[in-house]
Amino acid sequence: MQTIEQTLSAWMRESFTQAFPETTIHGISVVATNSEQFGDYQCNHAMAVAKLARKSPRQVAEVVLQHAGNHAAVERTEIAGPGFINIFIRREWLESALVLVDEDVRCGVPLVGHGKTVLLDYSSPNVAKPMHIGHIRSTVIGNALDRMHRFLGYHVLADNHLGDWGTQFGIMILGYRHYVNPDALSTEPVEELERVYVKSYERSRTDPAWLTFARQELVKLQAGDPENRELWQRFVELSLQEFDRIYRRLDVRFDLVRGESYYNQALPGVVDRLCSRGIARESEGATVAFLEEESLPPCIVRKSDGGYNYATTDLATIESRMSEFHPSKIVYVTDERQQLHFKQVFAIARRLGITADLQHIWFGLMRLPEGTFSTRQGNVIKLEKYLDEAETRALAVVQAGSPEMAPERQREVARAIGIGAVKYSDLSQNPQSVITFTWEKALSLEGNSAPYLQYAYARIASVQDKYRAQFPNTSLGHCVFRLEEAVERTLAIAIVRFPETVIKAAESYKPNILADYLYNLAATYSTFYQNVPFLKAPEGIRESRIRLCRVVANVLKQGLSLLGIETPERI
RNA sequence: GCGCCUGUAGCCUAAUGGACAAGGCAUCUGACUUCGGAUCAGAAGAUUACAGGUUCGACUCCUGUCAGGCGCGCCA
Repeated sequence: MQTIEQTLSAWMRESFTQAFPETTIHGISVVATNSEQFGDYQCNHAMAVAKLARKSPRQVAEVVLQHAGNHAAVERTEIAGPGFINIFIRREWLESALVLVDEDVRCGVPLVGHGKTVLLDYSSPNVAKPMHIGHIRSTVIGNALDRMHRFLGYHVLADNHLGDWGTQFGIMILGYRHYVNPDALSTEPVEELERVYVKSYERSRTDPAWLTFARQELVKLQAGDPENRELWQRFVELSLQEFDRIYRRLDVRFDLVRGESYYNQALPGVVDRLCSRGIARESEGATVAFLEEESLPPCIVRKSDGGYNYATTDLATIESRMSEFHPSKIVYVTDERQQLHFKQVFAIARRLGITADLQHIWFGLMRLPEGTFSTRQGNVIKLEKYLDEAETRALAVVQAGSPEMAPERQREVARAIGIGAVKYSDLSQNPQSVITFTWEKALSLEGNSAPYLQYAYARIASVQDKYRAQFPNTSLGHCVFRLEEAVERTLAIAIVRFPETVIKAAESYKPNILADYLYNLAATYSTFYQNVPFLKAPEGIRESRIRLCRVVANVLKQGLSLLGIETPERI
């Protein structure tokens, strides 16, 4: 099944080629108009062709439309402004397109990713540190990309690349031996591990002997010392248990959980290859890849003490993923601070002959109004606390709005709303914008927010029930759509744009495109709901409108599930 | 010092180089004794940081300036 955008783009492309075989340009397509007065889709390429063909843009558009002839989906076209070609969709065609969306469990979304493997690297918290609200963006954005790609038919491998290796474990082990409180460890393990780490780290800054001991512990760990190895294993397991609890709350699942330690054995081989192929060489005792051709600063792949860096691990990781899974894309979702790092790693990977499409999807850091988060200032907000707060606030609203609901059900609904609000506040904006965190903003339950969308969905569910109760013997299955009111047509256009929106959001790695779309759909529906009667409409019209409600509900549910947001039937 | 990113109404955000810059919050006016008022209809609010340039057309691309953030050979 093709999207409307694809269908009309092909039509225009063909028409341009026929009209101007000598001067056809690449990338001829249509886009959705930003205002209904300009039709439903527009093609903007007559202006560009006009220059090459030495004709006026409107003349070009005219000739193109002569060659275009009629299209089953198109009511009429017009030439406007400097040479825009505006396309108006035929109502009958729209009505039959709605039937297709209604009857398709995929809401008309094609499997454009079929046969392709994409590896997604996201969340990736550090072991022995609690997850805080800075981790939520990678997790929530990565998971939305995960869900969208899977839905489009890609073979997705979600990999949680834990920070489970590195120099901090020397300090960690030493601190654990001296400072750990067993009681605290059993009640709040990761919190206790962090406390121990911070204490040991602070001592290492003033006590040189302590730092030396810490280094020795690290060397022992890396040499495979059984005792240190076991401690390390314990840290990892305790952390994973806590992470899993959060992932369950967020409904996030990984196919692979391979921390940095997984690639340890491969590091010397990577450096050997880099050296033998002339990509890296000795410099001041370290092994360094020089990237002048890419105009990037040098990248250390082995320290002068023989240890390896993050870059080396990431290269080993890429090699391993390529040989085991053969992905066509590897996508990293991390914060903006790692832009340079990934530019370097990708440049080196290309020199090593890696051909997969490597993408770094970075997002802006989360800040507080008074500045950045820092452990030292003690203003870090723990992720679990954040989720608790979201659910608590949602519960108060549910209790006020639906007092007749059973308390157990209220809690369940509040959970879906609270978590949905948290996710939506991250997903509804461009990932690259810097976020200044405020409780009020993150947990907003009004306006452009997840609860608005969930509310629209629940109202439809309610309408469906009322309809079934009042008209028990009518089936919607074979009723025809009759788009009479202007807002119904607007709603129908919005509905059939779902497939192209999902594709665009996934391919540009911007979940906010889908979030925007869903908000617009829900807002259009709310206008319809508020201004057009349907249970009281005459038979026929009534069925058409109830069925329209049902399609909106299906698309909302499907779309929100691609963002990882639930849609309770009652809220 | 060099590099990357960001700058859009009071606040928060949107806009593959396309038409008059789109929403939300807050503010102000309204919504029938009919479908859930977490809603809807409407009002007001913008020199898209600033100055140049490219283009038929610039929030978007290029150059410079200012402001904020981040990064830059032995952290991850």
